[in-house]
Amino acid sequence: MSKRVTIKTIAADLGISHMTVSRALSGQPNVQKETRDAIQRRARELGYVKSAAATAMRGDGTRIVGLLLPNIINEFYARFANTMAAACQAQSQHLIIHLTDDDIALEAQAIARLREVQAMAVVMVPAPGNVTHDGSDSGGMRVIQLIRKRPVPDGGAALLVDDAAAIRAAVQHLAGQGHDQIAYIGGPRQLSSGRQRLAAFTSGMQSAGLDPRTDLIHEAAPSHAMGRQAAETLLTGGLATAIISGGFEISNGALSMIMERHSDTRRDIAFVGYGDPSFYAWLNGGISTVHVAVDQLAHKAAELLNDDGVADARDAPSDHVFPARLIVRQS
Amino acid sequence: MSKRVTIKTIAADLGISHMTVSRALSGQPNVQKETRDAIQRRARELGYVKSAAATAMRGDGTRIVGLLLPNIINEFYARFANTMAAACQAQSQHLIIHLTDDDIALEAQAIARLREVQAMAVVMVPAPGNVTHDGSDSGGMRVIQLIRKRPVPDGGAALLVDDAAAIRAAVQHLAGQGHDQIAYIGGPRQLSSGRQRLAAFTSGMQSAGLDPRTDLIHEAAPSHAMGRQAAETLLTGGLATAIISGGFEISNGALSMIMERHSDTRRDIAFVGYGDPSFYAWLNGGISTVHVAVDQLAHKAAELLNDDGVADARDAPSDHVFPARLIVRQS
DNA sequence: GTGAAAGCGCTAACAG
DNA sequence: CTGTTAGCGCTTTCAC
Repeated sequence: MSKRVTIKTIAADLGISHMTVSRALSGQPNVQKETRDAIQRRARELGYVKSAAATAMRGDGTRIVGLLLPNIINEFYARFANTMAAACQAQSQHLIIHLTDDDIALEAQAIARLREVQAMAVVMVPAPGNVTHDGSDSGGMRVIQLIRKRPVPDGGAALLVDDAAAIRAAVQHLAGQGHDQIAYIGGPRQLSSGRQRLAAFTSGMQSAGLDPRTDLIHEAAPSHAMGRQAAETLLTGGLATAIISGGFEISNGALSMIMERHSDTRRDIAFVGYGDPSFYAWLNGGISTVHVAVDQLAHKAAELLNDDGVADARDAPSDHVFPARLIVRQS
Repeated sequence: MSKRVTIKTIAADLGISHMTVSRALSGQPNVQKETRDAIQRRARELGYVKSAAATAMRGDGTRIVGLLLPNIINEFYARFANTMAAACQAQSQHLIIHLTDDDIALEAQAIARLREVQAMAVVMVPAPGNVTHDGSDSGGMRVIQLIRKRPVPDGGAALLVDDAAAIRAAVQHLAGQGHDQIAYIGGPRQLSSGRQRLAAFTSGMQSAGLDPRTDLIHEAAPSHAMGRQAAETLLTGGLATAIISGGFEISNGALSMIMERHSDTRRDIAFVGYGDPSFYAWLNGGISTVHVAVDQLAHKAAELLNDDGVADARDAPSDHVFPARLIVRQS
């Protein structure tokens, strides 16, 4: 019922000016101790909360951070969101999550909405595709790109993963077990990550003295469905004896197909996943995988939100690269 | 650099009043067509975005929804958050996620912060424990409780799960396989959900002619760690031949212990999980589990945000109950 | 140590 | 059809 409690409500209640209330509540020294105490007590009693809207409108900025992810079900993204959410709370920031489904239109829409609320920063996994640089400008928000990197005009920081060594190690691992028909499923070359991972695979194959057969390479917009699809083709074709996946979604998609077909990753088809969801360790005695340090990434992202950014992000649009490593299990 | 683009910027730029700009941009009819077009074009060119802060301050409310979950890693919560995020975007709402870690203090803090930004509603899994009804009042925000229900003064809606039948069915299933030492791990009776699930287990045991041995019942604040711990005790004790879990976190925790010990859920210890993460189907040929319709819950939650709520939530603090069902697999 | 005025971006309510 | 005024909650600036 009763209207929102503001500093004026309290001021009127106490028969003083709202300015005194403002000063007392924002901890300025020049307020009589008695007055200050009375104000603080009354504020608590009345359940006063400072209006974030008013603060924002005065130009004092918000404590809102946007997070744009393809989805939040994939354990990698979920973990990233989880640690970031925790970190943001510790910094008394709000985390607004928008799902892009790797769609540039949805991404642009989310960014526009984030601009409306004057988010201080946006952490995002850029969607594949060319972005039309119209109104999708970041407009004052710091932008931190994650995993993939898209060239942007006002380019902020980027948190990237160097998985080349791990992917080459995966090829070595499989080659060492006698596999010579090794397939690869990954994102398109258009994506910075897709390009690099494919290059690592190819280079790994060559060092192992193997020929990266193009019919065993599946490359398309990364998604769970795409991973399933590619795995099905490979499984049905019967040409590949091993699969390496180059993407979080792709890995889960491919694996779901393998599991549904009751293929054993120890006998029927060797598999190296990407990302390390908790259950990989429990499937068929353990799925080998490229492990990415999610928490490190998330903490770095949260940390970058605090660096006032002028020094770092504006002057030198720095990239932060984290190494991935291969975890060898039974597959 | 350049300051934020406002209606006044555009007005000055076009040499007209900012009111005309406001009218044109908010689609009011009484604006000359030419003027309107010019305004809209210029607004787009300048990259104008309406200030959500100003709107909020005028008392027109926000489009912000808060979501309070213990965490977002557990696949159940992740899926819930995912569908809700998608639904909110479709309704052009912002979803702010705060993690409570099932801690009342963190919960209260999150609610306070949500009040600052004048969130229109909060969807929350209430943390266990008694809440001090001080300033933690919802203050204008609609509150929708999820899974568990805590009696509240201004009680809003609640989305609950009726899992009694499924849990009794789980007992039947295990009893039918000859198990008579069936253990149960669940939340405390203090929790509405903990109470009900335990009652269902006990009642199931009795209908099966079995004695619910208190030393096989583990009851404590639900968490991954608690599930692990309880499972370890049960496994080490060697008394139980089967475990039923009564909680999303607990289930994953218990299962992690079972898997790490390389116990086979077909031979060594039968297991019925709670919630149905995708990978349950793939472990040891399939883990039986109590399945909860996450998406239904999430959609209902999103739907409730739109009902102006006055009719529904205020007058009749309605509970919406969704049935759970047992999925029998190999465990 | 306290108060009054002004302005942040926007729209409802009145003039013209 | 278009412009002026006022006020949402808050703090900065300038009085007293």
